[in-house]
Amino acid sequence: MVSWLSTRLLNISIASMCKAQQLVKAEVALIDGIRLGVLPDVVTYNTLIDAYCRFISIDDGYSVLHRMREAGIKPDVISYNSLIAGAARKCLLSRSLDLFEEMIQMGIHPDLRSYNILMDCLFKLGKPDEANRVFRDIILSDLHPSKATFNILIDGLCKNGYASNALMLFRNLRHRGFVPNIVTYNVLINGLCKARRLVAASKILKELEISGHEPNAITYTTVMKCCFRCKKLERGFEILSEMRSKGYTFDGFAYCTVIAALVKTGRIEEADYIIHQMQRSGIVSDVVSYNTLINHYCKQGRLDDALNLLDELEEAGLECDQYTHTVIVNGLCKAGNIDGAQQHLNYMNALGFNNLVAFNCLIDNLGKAGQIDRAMKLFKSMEFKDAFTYTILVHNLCRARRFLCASKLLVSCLKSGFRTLKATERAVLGGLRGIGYTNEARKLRSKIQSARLPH
DNA sequence: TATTTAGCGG
Repeated sequence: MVSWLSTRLLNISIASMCKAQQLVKAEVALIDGIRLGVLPDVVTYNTLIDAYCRFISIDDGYSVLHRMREAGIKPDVISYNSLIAGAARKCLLSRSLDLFEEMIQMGIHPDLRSYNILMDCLFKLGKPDEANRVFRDIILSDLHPSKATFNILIDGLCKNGYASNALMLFRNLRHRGFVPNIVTYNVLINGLCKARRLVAASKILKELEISGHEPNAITYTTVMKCCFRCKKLERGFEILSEMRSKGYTFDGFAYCTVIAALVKTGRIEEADYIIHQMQRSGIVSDVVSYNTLINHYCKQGRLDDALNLLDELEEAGLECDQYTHTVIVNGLCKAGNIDGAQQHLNYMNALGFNNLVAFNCLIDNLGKAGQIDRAMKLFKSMEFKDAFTYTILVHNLCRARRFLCASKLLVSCLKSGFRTLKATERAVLGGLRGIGYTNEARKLRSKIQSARLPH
């Protein structure tokens, strides 16, 4: 009894150290405990596994699994769930799937949470069919799906392009007595907003309000972002002040959403004002907030300020991601340093960041700087292209009055299955006619029309 | 003791 009680006390103190990210202290407590005859149990080790996965790495979490086996304690479903969820959080999705397999091979039965995480991983990997199969298995087994199960399902459907199915599922579940929580509402509102189903989204928002739940900061940020995306700036700012008047504290998410919208629409002074507020509240602490600010400076051609922030980011122990590098490439272009931008693009590629936006940006700026042949060369070197890549290059070829080349590229864009803009087509057709190539213009027109027909 | 939601680039 006494020893059980002491182990329980040991676990409580280790849990609080882990929560405070004091893992060295937690390890010392573990050793002290053992020295005093207080033996750690499965809970002690599971707490450590979770903390290592959250704050250090999956490998460190996994080594705790070995340590517990050596100590004669068998890992259980919670040990594995912590590892699987930890890997998923760090976007190591195939590692999660491997760990799930390993758990089964060890003879440990997955529980509802294991299936929930597995389903989430499969959705995140863009495998909705497999995720749906996991859901079916949950239903067919004697596990009762929880709110989290349905939330993951609705979120996964939305993120895989099935927002309408998610909405149908939600309606269906409501009829069967399912009581959604705030996460359900937020997930669905976000999915519908992203699918541009604004009417449906506001209907769900209304339902949320009459359901007795209070919209939270996440709901507000989601709806605000949606307004900005749909160019309803003023409505977005109204939501912002409503959020403030209701006393919600602004976090990095809300600040970055607002700043990005202001920067995008060229409202520099307002952006500066909000940035000042954000910096004063001391929440510029992650890569995304740095990227938002670096972008703000790059857009204005204030490259020195941007590079200073880049130093600050690294001094804070953070690592640049593909967005940081893309913003820098864009900034170098905007400052007229095309060669520097090309060098930075090569550098980011060498680091393994193959960002299409950065390529598109450089192609556009090469074209605008009159270096259309370099732009073509860069285009040909690209492994992946999107509709923007083609559109940008076609417009720049028109600018250089190389209409025949632009026409050929427009056709290959259509052949690749990308949609083209009316303005792009007009630029090429008008250009061809302008230089007397009316026959070519006619041929291009009919190719565009046949590409529009359903196959 | 463990699972789900929101933010940045052309």
